[in-house]
Amino acid sequence: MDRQSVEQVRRFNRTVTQRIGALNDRFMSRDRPLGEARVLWEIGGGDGTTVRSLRNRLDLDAGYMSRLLRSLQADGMATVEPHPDDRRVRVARLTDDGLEERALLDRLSDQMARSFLSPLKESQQARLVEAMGVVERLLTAGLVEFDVADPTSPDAQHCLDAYVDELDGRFEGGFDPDRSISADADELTEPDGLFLLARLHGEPVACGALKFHHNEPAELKRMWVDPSARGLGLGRRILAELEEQARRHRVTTVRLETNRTLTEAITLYRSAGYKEVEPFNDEPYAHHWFEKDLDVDSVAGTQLPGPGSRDRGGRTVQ
Amino acid sequence: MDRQSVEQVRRFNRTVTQRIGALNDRFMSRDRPLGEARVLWEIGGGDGTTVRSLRNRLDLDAGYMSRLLRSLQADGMATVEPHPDDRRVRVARLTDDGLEERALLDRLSDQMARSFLSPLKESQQARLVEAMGVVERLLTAGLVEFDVADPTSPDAQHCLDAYVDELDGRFEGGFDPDRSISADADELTEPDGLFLLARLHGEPVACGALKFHHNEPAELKRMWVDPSARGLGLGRRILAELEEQARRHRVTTVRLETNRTLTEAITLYRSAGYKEVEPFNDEPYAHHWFEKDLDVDSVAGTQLPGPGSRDRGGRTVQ
DNA sequence: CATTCTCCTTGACTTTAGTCAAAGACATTG
DNA sequence: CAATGTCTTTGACTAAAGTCAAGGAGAATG
Repeated sequence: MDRQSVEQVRRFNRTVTQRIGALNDRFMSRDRPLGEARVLWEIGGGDGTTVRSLRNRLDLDAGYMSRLLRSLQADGMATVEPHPDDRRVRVARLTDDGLEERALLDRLSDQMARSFLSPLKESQQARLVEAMGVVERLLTAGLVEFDVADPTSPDAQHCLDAYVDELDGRFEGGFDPDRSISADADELTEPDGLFLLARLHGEPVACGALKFHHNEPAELKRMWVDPSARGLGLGRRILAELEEQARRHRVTTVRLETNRTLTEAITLYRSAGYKEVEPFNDEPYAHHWFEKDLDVDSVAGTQLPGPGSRDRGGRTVQ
Repeated sequence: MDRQSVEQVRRFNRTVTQRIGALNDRFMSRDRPLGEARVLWEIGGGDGTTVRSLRNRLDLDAGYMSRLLRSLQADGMATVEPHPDDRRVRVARLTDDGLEERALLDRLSDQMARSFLSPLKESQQARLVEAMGVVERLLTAGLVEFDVADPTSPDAQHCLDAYVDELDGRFEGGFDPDRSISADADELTEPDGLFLLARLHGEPVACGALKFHHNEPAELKRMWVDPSARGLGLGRRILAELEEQARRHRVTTVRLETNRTLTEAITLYRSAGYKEVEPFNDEPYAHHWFEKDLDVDSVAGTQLPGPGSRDRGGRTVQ
C-alpha cells in the first residue's frame, strides 16, 4: 500500500466524509436536536419499531433512548406502546405529524443528493454515481468481520436457514437437508469442524463451514452469502478464511461438492484453484466435486485490525 | 437525473459519510473533547495561525473558540500571542507537546486510512483509491460557487496576479500586461464589462472576464484556473457562465485571442464551439483568434442552488 | 486625540449528549 | 409461585457544545 493511496484516502476522509457528513447532520436536525431527528428517522414509516432495535441501530444508551422518545412523544411526533406479544418490550410508532416530518426529511435528503449532482454535466454525474457505488461497496466489504461462531447461535441459524431456503429455491427438485450429507451443529463445532460467520454492522451476512476428518481431506460445507451483500467478494473471503482455518488444523486437502445450478459458486471454486475431481461421495444433490491442496507452510500470521473492530468498540467479539 | 442516481447518492451519504465521519471524530478525540482536538489539528505544525482564521475554518463562535484555546493552553499544547503587526489579532502556535500530539493524530489518521485498504485485495485497493479520487474531485467541483465580483477586490486581485504570473512563466518571452491589450478594473466592471470569480470554500480558485463593446462582439479575457483546482472542469464552467452573462447583456458574439503555449485553453475553446478566425486585433502575445456566436434565445432561467450555498449559510454572498 | 471600529476574551448562561444506578412491570423457569 | 431475568423508564448527574452580550486592548480615522 503506497503513500499516495494513503494520502488519497485521507483526503477523501477529510473532504468528502467530514464536509458532507456535517452537511447531512445540519439538515437532519432542522429544528430539533440531532439525536431526536435520528430517532424520528429510524422509527420509520412502517408498523413501528421496538425500542430495543432503535437502541441497537443507533447505538445509544437505554436511558438516553428513552428520554429521546419521551421528547418526541411530547412533540406529538411519536407514540410508544407495549408490544402485544411481550408487554415488557415497547414499540415506537410515528404519529401523522411524525410521518409528515419524516417525509419532509426524506424530501430534503433527496434534494441534497440532487444538489450534489445538479452542478455537474450529465457525463460527470454518471461518473460520480458510479464512483460512489464503488466506494460504498468496497468500504462496506472492508467492514465485514469474520468470526468462528457456534452453529447453534441465532446468527448462525439465520444463515443456515437462509442457506437451506436458497438451495430449495434454486435446485431443480428443491432441497431437503435430511436427504443430503449431514452437516449438523456438532459436526461443525471444534474439534470435528468449524462454522465461520461474516457479520456486517453486527448482522450476519455470510457463512461457511468445515468438517474435519483427521487425516482425510476436510469437507467444505454451507457456503452462503446474503443476497444484499453479494458482489462484495465475500464468498471469496469466506473461502480464503476457511482455507486458512483448515491450514491451522493441519489439513492438507479441502474437498467440496456442489450443484450445477450454483454457477457463481462453481466459478468461484475454479478461480480459487479448486480442480474438478471424480465423485468422492454419493451426495444426491451434487453434480460437481472439487478438491484443492493447501500449502501448509504459509500459515499467515499478523493481520491488521479492520475498521470494523475499531468501529464497534469491544462488543464485537461474541 | 434519475431516481437511481439519487438513491445511490443518498446511500453513499448514509453509509460512507456518516459511518466514516463518526469513526473519524471518535479517533480524533482520543482523550480530549472533539472541539479541542480539531483546533489542535487546525493550528497545524507551521508558524502559527491567527485566531480569526481558526474561527473561519472551523466555523465556531468567537467566545467558544477562545475558550477552546484557553483549554489547550492550560494543557500545555498551545500558546496564544499577539500578532506582531497588529496586536489586536492573536496567533495560536503549538508547543512541542502540542506538535507531538498532532503528529500522533497524523499517524492515527494514516492508520485509519490503511485500515480501509488493508482488508482488500490489491486490485480492489486500486479501484477504491481511484473511485475515492473521482468522488472527491467531482463533489469538490460541485461545491465551487460563481459570482460576479469587483475586479479590485482582494480575491479578484489574487486571481489576476496569479494569471499574469502564470502567463509570464509560460509564454516564450514572458508576459508584460502593459504591452498587452488592456483589461483594467474599470473595463471589467459593469456596464463596460464584468469579472467572474469562482470560489471554493471561500477561497478564489478561478476567474474569467468580459469586455463589452456595445453592438460589437464582446471580448473574453483573464481566464485562469488555480493549479490546485485544475481537472475539475472549472475552465469549461467559467466559460459557460461568461457566455450566459454575455447573453444576458444581449451580446451575440464572443471573441478571444490566445497564445499558442496555452494548449489546454485552446482545446477548451475549440470543444466549446469556438471557431478560429482571422486576427481581429494586434495583441502582441496572441497566436490564435477565436469567435463564437451565442444563441440569444436561450437565456437560461432557473438554477438549483448547489450544496455550496447551503453549506456556508448566509455568508456566501459577498 | 477623541471617536469609532476591530479583534478577542470573559462571564453567565442554555441546550445537547451521554452515563449510571435504582426500580417497576412483565416474562420465564425450576 | 417464588425466584430470576428481561426490557424499559426515571432520577440524578457530568461533560461538551454552543450562544450572547459586555468589555478591554489596540488600530484607524477624521
